[in-house]
Amino acid sequence: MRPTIKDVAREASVSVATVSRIVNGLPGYSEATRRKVAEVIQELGYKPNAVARNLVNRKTNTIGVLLPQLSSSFSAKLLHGIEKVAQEHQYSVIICNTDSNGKRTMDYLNLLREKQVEGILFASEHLNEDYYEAIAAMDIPVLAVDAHSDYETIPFIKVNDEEAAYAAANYLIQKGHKSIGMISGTKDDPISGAPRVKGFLKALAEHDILPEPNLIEYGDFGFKSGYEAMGRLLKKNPYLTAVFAASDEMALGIFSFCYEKGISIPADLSVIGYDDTQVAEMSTPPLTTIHQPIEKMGVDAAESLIKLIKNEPVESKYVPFSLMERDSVINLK
Amino acid sequence: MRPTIKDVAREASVSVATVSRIVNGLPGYSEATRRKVAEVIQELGYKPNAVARNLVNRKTNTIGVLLPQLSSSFSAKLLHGIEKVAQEHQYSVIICNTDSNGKRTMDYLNLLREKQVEGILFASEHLNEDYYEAIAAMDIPVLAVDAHSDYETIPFIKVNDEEAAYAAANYLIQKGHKSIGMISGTKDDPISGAPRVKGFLKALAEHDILPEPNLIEYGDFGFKSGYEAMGRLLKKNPYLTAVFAASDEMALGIFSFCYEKGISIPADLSVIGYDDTQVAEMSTPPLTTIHQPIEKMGVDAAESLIKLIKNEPVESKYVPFSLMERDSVINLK
DNA sequence: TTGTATGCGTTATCAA
DNA sequence: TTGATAACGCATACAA
Repeated sequence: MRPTIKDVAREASVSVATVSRIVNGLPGYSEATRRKVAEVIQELGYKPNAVARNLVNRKTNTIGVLLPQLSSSFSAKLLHGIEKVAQEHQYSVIICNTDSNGKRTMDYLNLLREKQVEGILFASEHLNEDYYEAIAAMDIPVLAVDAHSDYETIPFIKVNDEEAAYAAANYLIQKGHKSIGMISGTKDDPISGAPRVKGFLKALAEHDILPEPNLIEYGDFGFKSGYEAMGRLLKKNPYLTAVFAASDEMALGIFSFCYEKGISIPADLSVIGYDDTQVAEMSTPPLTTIHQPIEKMGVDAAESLIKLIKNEPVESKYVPFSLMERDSVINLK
Repeated sequence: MRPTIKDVAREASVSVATVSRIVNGLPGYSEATRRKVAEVIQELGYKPNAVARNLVNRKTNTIGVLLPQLSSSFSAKLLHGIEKVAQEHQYSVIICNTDSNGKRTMDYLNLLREKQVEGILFASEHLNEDYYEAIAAMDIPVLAVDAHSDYETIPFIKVNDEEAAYAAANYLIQKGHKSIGMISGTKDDPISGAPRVKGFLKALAEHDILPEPNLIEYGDFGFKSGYEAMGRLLKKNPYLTAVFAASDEMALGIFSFCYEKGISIPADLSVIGYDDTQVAEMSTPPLTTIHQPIEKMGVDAAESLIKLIKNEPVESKYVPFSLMERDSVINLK
């Protein structure tokens, strides 16, 4: 059995109240008893029980993070930023992989509430009405990160996907490309799907490039799907000079496809990605891509959540993206 | 204020004991009161407080995971496996980024103990004597994953680095390579550093290839360091036909270096990596590498830890690696 | 400077 | 089938 505060009190011949004061650095005891108690604590190897403490303080110093998956380097970076800030503020973080599964998400939401976490980060997934209602009912600060929220009470932190996609397409156009294809992520993904397509189309339209429907193929953000989508895209549009991929992984799928077919990047085809995950700088050639400040988003999100916990106001915000120029796009002019 | 079991009891005109029984599905009440209580619970939106529950049950259903960093896809995959199993067993997981920092590790160890986690996974870091003593003192199951432990009470789960490195070098030799360099990770890393060098050297020795000291350069497992080490390695050994990198990232650093210098892989130089992280299959050419079953290690680790928690015996074990043949090594014969 | 007593929200024992 | 009530380990108001 682990020693409790009572054991310490008995052993040191003082009351538990005194021990508690000493442990918590509160005033109200002589130096002599302090020394004595400290000695006993040391001797017994006493450590306060945070569960009991949390119960009386009604504070757990922990937050929960809901993620649709945690095997990607995107999740890892986001978590890294979150954990860092949490640690600085003495918060623990519980990770919850929802697998994009509605039931699991709900279950986790309930679990986190029961565990009395003080706040929840809802990452990379669409915050639908069901979730919103569950969240609203549990009366606990929630913040969406790398995700959009339509609700006043749930602020979000993300990059503006439409603008970023617009910037990517525009970049290609500025480099003289006119025949540009796109490999989008999941078609009906309201976060990273539709908005990026919209931005892409907007850039084309503004430069009077006819947006043929064949110019867009859909994948699932993953490497393999990029490879496959590229096959379909090129079949329908053999004269493409550039492609915008909605994720770096899909962009590398394009690389892989082209490598096999003997299509040289960027000489024969220019490619621009999205995310700027680790793989982007490591590819050959290095991938020009939209840089998302992933870790910083994690940092911002955690900081904002902690503000929310302290009842300080927090506003939704778009974090700035940037275009990371590397070597996968050629200038046609 | 959130409703407590007392509120439910009062509102339903029963005792808290009855509510507790109903909530926990224990026997001891009529169907009528069950219905009534369920109704009130629904109405009030009552959820049991896990903190209070944990206090009386002396069980938190929580484990902690200590990692030296969590921004890589390696950590992400490991976590993925861990979380999956934890979730299946109704355990929550708290993540702790130690940043390879001794003090932080100690602090986290203490925190986890205070939070009464039921077990700890110690990942990817050398379990030194200081840690061991702290762990031994806190009397809680600990298991090392992707790390070695010399202690009977702390089992480990990892791949046999020496054997895997031996297999990598041997593969190169079988393919007819005689002039083989290595880019190792951190020199004094007792887990992924020295053992891999040893395995490499052993393969060379067994085939009567003189292990010149210049044949090994050191990096830090990261992309950039691989790039740089490759520069040094090639300067000292211009006639290398193959290189073994102790991590995929460093292997890609080699790719990058060769791409710039116009050295073609695998035509001019063969490269074999280590880890088989996501980037390996996404590179051009796809990287031949030592496959570590990272996610499975996470799964095994979590399952073993839970066994440990249940006081079931657990043995240390090496998980099998495999050699993933892709296109970065050429057959010289 | 110190101790007593109460409560935090549960579970579980015991009696009814 | 039910209800008091004593823990669980701690913090704190209040009394001394």
